[in-house]
Amino acid sequence: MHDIRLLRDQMDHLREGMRRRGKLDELGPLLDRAEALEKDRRDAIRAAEEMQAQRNRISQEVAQLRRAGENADALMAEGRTVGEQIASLEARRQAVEAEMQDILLQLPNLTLDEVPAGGEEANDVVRTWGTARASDGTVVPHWEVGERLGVFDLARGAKISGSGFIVYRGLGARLVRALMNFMVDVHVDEHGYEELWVPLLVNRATMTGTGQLPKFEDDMYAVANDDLFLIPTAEVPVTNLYRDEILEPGELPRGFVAFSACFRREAGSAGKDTRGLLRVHEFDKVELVRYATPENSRAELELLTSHAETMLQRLELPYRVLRLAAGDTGFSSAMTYDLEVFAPGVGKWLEVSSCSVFTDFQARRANIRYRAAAGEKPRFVHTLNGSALAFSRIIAALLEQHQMPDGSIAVPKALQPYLGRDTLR
RNA sequence: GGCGCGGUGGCAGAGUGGUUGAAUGCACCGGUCUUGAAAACCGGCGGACCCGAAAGGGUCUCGUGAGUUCGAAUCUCACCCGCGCCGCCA
Repeated sequence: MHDIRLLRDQMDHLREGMRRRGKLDELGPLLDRAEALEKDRRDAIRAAEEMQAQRNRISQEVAQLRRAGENADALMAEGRTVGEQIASLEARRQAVEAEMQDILLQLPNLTLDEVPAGGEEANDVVRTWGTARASDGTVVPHWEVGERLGVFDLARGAKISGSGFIVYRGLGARLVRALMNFMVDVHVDEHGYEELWVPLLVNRATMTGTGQLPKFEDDMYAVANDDLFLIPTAEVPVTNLYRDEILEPGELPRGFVAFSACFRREAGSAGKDTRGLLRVHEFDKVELVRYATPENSRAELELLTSHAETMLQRLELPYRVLRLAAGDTGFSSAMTYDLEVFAPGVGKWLEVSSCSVFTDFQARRANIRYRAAAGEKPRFVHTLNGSALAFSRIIAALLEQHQMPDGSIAVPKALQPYLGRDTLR
């Protein structure tokens, strides 16, 4: 959510931001409407507050008269009239603010200047690591080799829950545990993150704090009886950890790592990448979240991204880093790097991490602030998050990239202690 | 799920309709004193918003939302959260 003040003094900036995302045609009229509403809003506030001040004066005079034992009927009648006027001014103000809020919630974050304008075609590859195996038909897709090795059971997952729900079994189930322990250990022991284990069901306020609600309610699994939602990513509970709080001087930057299951309805996604592990309704993920100062948040994005990249290097999975163009950058993000690993069996680059800086866009919504020094005014923190990493696609990539000619899988060195062997066969 | 009690400023804790945004203590910030520190003393000390170049003025905020009233931290209703006991339970 943007600062309302931008509507007063930075309309050009807002308009330019929407244009770079390719959304000016869609959102330009909303900006115009919001600009007009902002004037109405302030007029309504001023009018209502003047009346409230008058009511307060009347009440005090009534109190004085009564204390002196005099009659205050005339003043009380005047107060009643003023009260009625206040009620109608307040109603007008609420209507204006509701419409304004509605518009503000629809405006995406402004991207940083270095983010190129345009859509997906304007993404750049900023670096690559390792040499991906050629997709020459010698590598069997992960769903075939995975079923053959018995590491997962897609049919039974579909039976007990539906398509897009995976049963991992045997070494596959152990691989999930191994990945979880490996990744969390590295982030805690080497990168200094605090480990969290968080609820998977969260309330409406939490979902609104990180921006999933109100716009994306249909993409969420919900528990209607209790008005709770299954999290689409641990970003949601973790970023909300300090919602409506003020951090004290010296507490920034802070980093949190959490393993969690992630639930995605993705109602419109049927038909694309439906086979295997590439697009599923429930998957596991290790998520990194950072709180930073505005001065450091840009540098923190590089740090966070490097932490995610470390995981891929240790898993010996060749990858590339994309800087997303404005139009491909998520709603709340100011700048995003995607990490993609190559899966030679399916011949695709798979997005396994998305590292973003949200500037103060999420913090304003979730009301997370900090004090730079004792006695100073609180300011909004900058939030960042990135996956490090998303399991199902990593498992797909491992099964393809490390596939041996005999169909067995070479386990990367870093994972061997966690898995207790060097080969899956 | 049932019954009971309770939610006030960073914390503790007064306050049951009228100059209460809120006593008091602690914490915190500035100062005096001191070689320095502590103690003591003096002063300051929540947040959001509106008007204003500023100085300053105003509004809202005592869990949340509605209501009663000229006036609500104080009264009414609903909801949320916490604590205690009982029931159920991995």
